Amino acid sequence: MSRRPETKSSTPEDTRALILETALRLFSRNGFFNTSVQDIRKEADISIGSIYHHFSGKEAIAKAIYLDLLGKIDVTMRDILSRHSTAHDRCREVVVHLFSMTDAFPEAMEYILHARHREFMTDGIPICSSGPFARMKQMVEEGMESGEILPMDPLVATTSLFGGPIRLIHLRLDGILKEEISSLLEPTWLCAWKSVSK
Amino acid sequence: MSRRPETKSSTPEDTRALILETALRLFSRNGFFNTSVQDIRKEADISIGSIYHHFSGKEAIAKAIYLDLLGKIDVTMRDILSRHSTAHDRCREVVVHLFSMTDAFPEAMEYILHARHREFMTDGIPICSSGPFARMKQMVEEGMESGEILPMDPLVATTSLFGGPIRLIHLRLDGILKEEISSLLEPTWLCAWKSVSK
DNA sequence: GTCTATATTCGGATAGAC
DNA sequence: GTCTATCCGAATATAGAC
Repeated sequence: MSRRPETKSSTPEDTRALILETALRLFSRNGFFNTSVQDIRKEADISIGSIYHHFSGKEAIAKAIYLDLLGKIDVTMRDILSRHSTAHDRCREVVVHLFSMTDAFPEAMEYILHARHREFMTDGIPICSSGPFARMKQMVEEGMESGEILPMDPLVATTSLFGGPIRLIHLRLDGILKEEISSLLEPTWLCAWKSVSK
Repeated sequence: MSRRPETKSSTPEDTRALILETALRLFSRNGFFNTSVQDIRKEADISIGSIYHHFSGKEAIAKAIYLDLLGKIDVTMRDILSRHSTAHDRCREVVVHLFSMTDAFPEAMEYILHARHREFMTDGIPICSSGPFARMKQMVEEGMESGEILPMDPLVATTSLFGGPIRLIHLRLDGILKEEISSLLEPTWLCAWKSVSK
């Protein structure tokens, strides 16, 4: 258990991870429907059989990626909730994280943001995006109770607060914004917070 | 020319319009890739041949819808620009229009918002979404010159101002917001404007 | 200019050897 | 658990009658 008997050059056991990484890259770059399982096979340099051994099909791969990424984000969200106490600090930290993730892993961000509209969620997973979304709303609602955020419809407050930053992320992913998005963090957050605070 | 010789019950000459309407409905409901030309044929109750007589293929239909809708929006935008003089009134009117369009023609709105991410724009039409987008930015920039809007990066101002409302539109189209979105116009606009004004 | 019938391509998925 | 070869359905697009 301590040492592997044969050191296969690159990826020994986690073919699964390789498949997910490769598929994410291709899905983000060319889209789910413009990516065939053969494309994944070629890019990852493995066989069709191997892919179908690990996943039941293309949709299953897409869903695995989605749940994977969503889980990671949710972990971060919970971490933020525990490390900060005010709505201001929490929400700001969320935006910081979303921005840095956009710069560091644009494909992942792109995938998450468009997953539900990319038509491959043919069944189940109802509003999964609501995981992180629900936490944002929760932060806002608590901020309203504490008086940091003006009283109003929570949905309006949440969209007003995070809508600007998210819109900017879209522009960055679409290539309209050329610079790293993190460089616009301060003014963007300033506007966002001003929109719902006193 | 004044009277048609034969009054064919429903759509006499504009099969084209029928195809576009039908395709928009299906594309919005089920997505571009989950809609076959056969589906359009059935739903519109016409023949495959007729469809291919009017359009070179499925992509061409999608593009025609896109350009059609974008053109209409741009007309409205220009109208707003001419009828109002302050950035406040212009931008507010844009949001009013986007909201009422969301309530009245959700499929059209959904289509426009996701067209570029639906993977069927395999060629050309670079950032067509920039038509309306550019006009919004223009309104904001003029508002900055006139002093209505605080000086800052124009992109940040534009996303801050319209990001909240657009986000809310997404929630409405996704079914998360149950009520008509127009009912939330006032508080949403209040927040949006506050985020960039003095 | 609308129709039916059909050709052709493509891609998801399976079978079974190793 | 990884591989190759292959099947089969689906969907785009065309041909040609009316």
